[in-house]
Amino acid sequence: MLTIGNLAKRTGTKVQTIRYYEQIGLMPEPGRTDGGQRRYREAELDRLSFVRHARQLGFSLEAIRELLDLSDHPGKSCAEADAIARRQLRQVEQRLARLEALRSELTRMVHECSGGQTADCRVLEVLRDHAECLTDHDEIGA
Amino acid sequence: MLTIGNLAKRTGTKVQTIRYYEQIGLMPEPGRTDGGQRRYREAELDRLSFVRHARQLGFSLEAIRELLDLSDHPGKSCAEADAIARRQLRQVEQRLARLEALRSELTRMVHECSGGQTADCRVLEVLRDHAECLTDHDEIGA
DNA sequence: GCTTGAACCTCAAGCGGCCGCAGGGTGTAC
DNA sequence: GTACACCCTGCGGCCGCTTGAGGTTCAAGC
Repeated sequence: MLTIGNLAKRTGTKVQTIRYYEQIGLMPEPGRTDGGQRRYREAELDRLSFVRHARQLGFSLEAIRELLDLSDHPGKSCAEADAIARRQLRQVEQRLARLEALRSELTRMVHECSGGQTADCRVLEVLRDHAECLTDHDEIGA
Repeated sequence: MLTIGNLAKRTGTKVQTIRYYEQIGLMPEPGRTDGGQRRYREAELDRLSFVRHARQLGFSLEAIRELLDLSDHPGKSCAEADAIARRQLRQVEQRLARLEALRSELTRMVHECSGGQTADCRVLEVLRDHAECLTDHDEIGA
């Protein structure tokens, strides 16, 4: 029987985050001591590990909810889980492309800065110069 | 004299976002018509373009506030702006590294999925298998 | 058995960076 | 003069947590 603090340590999660997951129904309500403190078992450790791992892979909580649901129903087709992963992969690739563009622009800015006064700072100049804008008006991939 | 809607169009910003920037003091309070509608000039268009461009490069609003302040004082040393940009570059590089790791793991997951039932789905298996966790417990770079 | 102090509890609000809606007023073209 | 697109304020919502206040419980040491 794990306390919430131990569960937190073993999964690299904050205590509050675990309670948050319970609140939004991602983690089940655990057993309690007479005094009302939560106590967890291995099954819950596994579930939380699943969630954390998926979060690290960039899945949204909604996607994780779907994945957990699939995982809870082993008879279902794998296609859905696969689709979620593929969707996620596409997103990651888009973000990567975006970030690479950012890196090159930032690198250029930083390297061209001569270190004088702000009046001729290349960093500020690039930001000011509308013509050098990234071409589209997308949101940032961050 | 631009209406807020035109300013929005010319900078690829939502009207509400411009009002939000004004509210948090990133954009100055503009002039108003007798009826109370905002009217903008070129200077404000430039400032907003600067902000949007910096946002596209992933700078936080706080960083942008500093950059704007530097830009408003052309006599100051450029070093600070340079430092902000370098910080941003480091962050971008960290995210890139993180995302690249995610991509390879997701790619592996997707390639290994055999298309059967969820019981033998690699996607879910990888997420379940604690031993395959990314080594650290960092937050995701997203 | 008693005391300490770390860990737990609930509830609520806050963060960044906006977006969207309701319910109304304005500006301009015909 | 009227239609209708646009503007206004204010507030609540989004995600994925985090922080804080104010109080209770548990386990170890004496």
